[in-house]
Amino acid sequence: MTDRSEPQSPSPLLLRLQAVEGSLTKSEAVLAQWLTRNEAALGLETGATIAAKTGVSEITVSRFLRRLGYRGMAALKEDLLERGAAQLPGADLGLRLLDGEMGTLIRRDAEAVLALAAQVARPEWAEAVAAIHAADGVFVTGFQTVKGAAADFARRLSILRDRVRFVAAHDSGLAEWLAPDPAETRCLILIDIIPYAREAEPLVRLARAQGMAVVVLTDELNTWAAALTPHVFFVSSKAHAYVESSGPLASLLSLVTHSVAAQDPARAKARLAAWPALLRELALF
Amino acid sequence: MTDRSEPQSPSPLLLRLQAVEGSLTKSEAVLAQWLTRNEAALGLETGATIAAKTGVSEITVSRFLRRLGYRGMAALKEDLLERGAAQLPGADLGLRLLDGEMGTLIRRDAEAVLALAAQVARPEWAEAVAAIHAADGVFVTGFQTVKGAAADFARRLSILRDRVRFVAAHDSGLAEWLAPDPAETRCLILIDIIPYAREAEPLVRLARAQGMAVVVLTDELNTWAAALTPHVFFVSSKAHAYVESSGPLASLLSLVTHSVAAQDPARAKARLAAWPALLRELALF
DNA sequence: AGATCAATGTTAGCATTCTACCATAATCAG
DNA sequence: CTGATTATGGTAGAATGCTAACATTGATCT
Repeated sequence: MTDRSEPQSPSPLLLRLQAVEGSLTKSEAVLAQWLTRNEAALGLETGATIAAKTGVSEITVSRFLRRLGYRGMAALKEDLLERGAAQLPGADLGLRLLDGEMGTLIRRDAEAVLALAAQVARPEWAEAVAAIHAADGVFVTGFQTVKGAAADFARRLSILRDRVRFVAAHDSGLAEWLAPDPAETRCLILIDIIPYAREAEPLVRLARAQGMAVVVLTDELNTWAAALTPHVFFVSSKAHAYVESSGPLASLLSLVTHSVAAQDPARAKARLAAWPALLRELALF
Repeated sequence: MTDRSEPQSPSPLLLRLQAVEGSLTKSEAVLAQWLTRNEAALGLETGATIAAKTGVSEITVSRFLRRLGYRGMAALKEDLLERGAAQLPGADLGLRLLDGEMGTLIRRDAEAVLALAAQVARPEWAEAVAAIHAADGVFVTGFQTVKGAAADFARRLSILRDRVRFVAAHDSGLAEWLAPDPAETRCLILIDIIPYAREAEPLVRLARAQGMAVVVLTDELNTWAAALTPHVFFVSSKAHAYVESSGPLASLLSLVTHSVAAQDPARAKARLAAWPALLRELALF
């Protein structure tokens, strides 16, 4: 009763996935999991879109479907439809879950992310991105609870362009600041949210005194930065959790990364392609 | 109250059908009725199949969809899907701003954050939080582009409870693993997203072999973790930016922090109050 | 009836999906 | 390490979906 001679099939997707569960290749495992988790929303997917979302190639999707006994996406959808429900909409999944305290926190983070659109739309955004792009050297710094996020940001940015350094206050990186090459343009990206670090403001003053462009990524409550540089961007932070979420900030950082990369897409893509090779050389940690 | 002035479309299919109900031609009436009665099963239909089933020509279907405000079947299906999915609460905020490439990235991040609700609602979530809360010692590790986020997470968690350590693979922290005190319960929180680190899986195996509870925070495409521990939580990661955003992941981490803190609110608040003092002692960097 | 115009269909072309064929990369045995 | 085997991807072409431009039908009005 499996699917030997008959092209069509009495068994639903999940059963078929279980049947081959033991003998999956890497790509197939990715596909199997993705299909399992997104079964309800398969209606409007196509081989190509699944390939894009899972990171495998289109033909691998096609092959896997065949292995499951479907002659293609159409056959799969047909099977899903025939077996009762066939509901296109992801259904109730969303709103009911957003109740309660956790739901509130989640919604606040999501809203804060959406609010980033207003920051990106500001004219200063383009200026800041251009300044980062144009700088010969970029310094990134962050404090306390966002120090790690700043380090990650520096790491990502350095994938896409060279001469990006994460600096800590007592770090050797500072030496380079104090003896700047006047022929070089440099840029400081400072990330600081509440509770603010005392070092932040003097650091920005110093950088400005040396003629550096300074981009500050901070939260709404920051009042000192705007006086020192026009390139200040805000995330809203009123979560009222035990500790402030840094999710929206991380999203903002990712937008900066993306915008800078988009200034020179060709270079970004080339560097990105070379990155995995680079990684293997490192300790991976 | 939702969609008065906007020309493009916040409303689902049925609303649109009602809007044009009064002025339908013969073919359009047929189509409208068929669409109404088969709305649930539209997923696998195509312009041609609808045409065949209703007896009108393909182009008439196409035209009617246009009249309804959809640019084609794809747009219709997309609309149907989104209706079921969580509505973005603050979408009104930046509706106009959410256009373009950056707008797409922002929306994807926001959606990914909202989708976290499904993870938090899983029964495993409560188990994982309880395990973290109950453990005598908590180890946190993360790799590559989320190493910093993992470090921040460890830092935040250690504000709220003691004996939290961020460990790197080649770190001295590992020594403590290899000579465990059998009287202590320990817990590993591992954060890993694409591109996955090779160390991750062996690390989890090792921890499990030692009887540790293991919580894995990863993305949808991770296939190895679920086989090793029940406490695997996913963020969706299909941004297609130059580099994946880690914003939703950071939000997830913050939710973990919050949930763990909520296990013992009194202690969390007490430690939080003592924290600024503690900070002043540190180098702040 | 004949003119006029809206509604619908036909044809053709472009875009997209899916798959056949071959090339490359990863894996494993010895 | 080498070579065999398997998994995966790339390219190109057939099939299908969608729509623009033109043709036809059918309804309405005088």
